Amino acid sequence: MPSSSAPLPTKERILGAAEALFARHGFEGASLRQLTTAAGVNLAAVNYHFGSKDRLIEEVFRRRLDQLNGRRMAALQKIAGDPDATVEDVLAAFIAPALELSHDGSGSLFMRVLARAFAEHDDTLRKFLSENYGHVMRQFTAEFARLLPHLSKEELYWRVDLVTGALTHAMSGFGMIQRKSDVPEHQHREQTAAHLIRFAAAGLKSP
Amino acid sequence: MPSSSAPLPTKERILGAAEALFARHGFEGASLRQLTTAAGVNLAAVNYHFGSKDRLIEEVFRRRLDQLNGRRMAALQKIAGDPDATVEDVLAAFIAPALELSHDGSGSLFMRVLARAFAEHDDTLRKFLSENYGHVMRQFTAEFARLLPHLSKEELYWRVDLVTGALTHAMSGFGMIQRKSDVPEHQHREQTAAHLIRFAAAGLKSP
DNA sequence: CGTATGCTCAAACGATCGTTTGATTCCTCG
DNA sequence: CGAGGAATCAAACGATCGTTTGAGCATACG
Repeated sequence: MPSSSAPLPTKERILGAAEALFARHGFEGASLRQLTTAAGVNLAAVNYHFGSKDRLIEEVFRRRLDQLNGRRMAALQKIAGDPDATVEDVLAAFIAPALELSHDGSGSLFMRVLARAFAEHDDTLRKFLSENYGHVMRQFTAEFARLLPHLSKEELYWRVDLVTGALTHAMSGFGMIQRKSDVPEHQHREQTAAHLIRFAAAGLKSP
Repeated sequence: MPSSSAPLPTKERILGAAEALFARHGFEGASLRQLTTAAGVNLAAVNYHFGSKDRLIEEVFRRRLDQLNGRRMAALQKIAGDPDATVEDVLAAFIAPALELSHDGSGSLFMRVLARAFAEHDDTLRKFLSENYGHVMRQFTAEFARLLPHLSKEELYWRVDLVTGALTHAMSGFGMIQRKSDVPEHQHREQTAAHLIRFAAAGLKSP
């Protein structure tokens, strides 16, 4: 086991290349041959280390979502139940970790992978996401419910759902808004978050 | 040429099956063999009538988007420049045609196909969409600009982009909100539109 | 030293992909 | 009726897919 040699271990290199290629070409569109070539490893390495392509896909998700949702929960715990907390604070707790993820290199690619996972209506993947990270959404929804007591449960579900849509859309760089060449990447991300929080807060707080 | 026989002509049956399978399995995930089997036509029929799979994909888009954006433009013309028009009216002009599309059978599937097209960052497809239907988005944005004069051009772009995200998310049935079995399809769609318009209007009008 | 053990490698497996071919059927029109 | 173009069909094309195999290499431990 090459525990701590100079270059990245094979598993990590595969995960990195997989994330980038899944973001660009989708799960079916990216082949193991492209993937292993990009990672500079042998074709058989994927099946050796992960068992199959599907398990590799799961691992790509698990690696990022564990840290993403971990940070989200930590940020939420700081303000949960706080009588001074605002809707904007809760939104920031949800969005800021995604921002931080985008800062380190390939992190921004993962948001695109996540957006693809939403677009694919694959039941296996949705079940995986729901089982492993559904409690995060429930916790955030509960906090929104506390801050927006005038909304019925159903009304709140609708609005949180729409916020999720706008967030996924914006963070994965779908839309018209492209970063201008004279705006640094991190500044663009922060602008995105600021606009997103303002927009979402207005939609949530609407009477 | 079977101009008007009892069953649907081959071309239409292929387009229908393609729309359904692209929605479920994506463009790469749906094979021509699944597709032609579902349509009840011969495997070679796709290449005979459309030339290639890529051209079939384009035709799936063109058929629906021509009518969708035609109705959007017609609805917008009715209120463009009207001093009594509201942000909600413009949003309705954008959303209602998508609703109507969803009413006739396979129409709702197309919104999922459209959502996939957004998720795929395929440049060819994005260019096709931009060249053929970009003027619709520009027209709507211009109308929003008239009704929201306090917003800078950049601020407006951001908000319209976020509205698009929420719309795509909601209309393609991504999210948590699933239609309950005791709610008719059309009623669910209208609820979706009502929630969407209220949410988006609040986000747009936010100071 | 010998031998396990973890890992990499080139090569091949069968399956499935989009596309093409050439024969056959269907329908129309002279 | 018979010619001719449009449409359909079964079959095959080469390419590429995910996965498996078995030999080869490295490092660690008795």
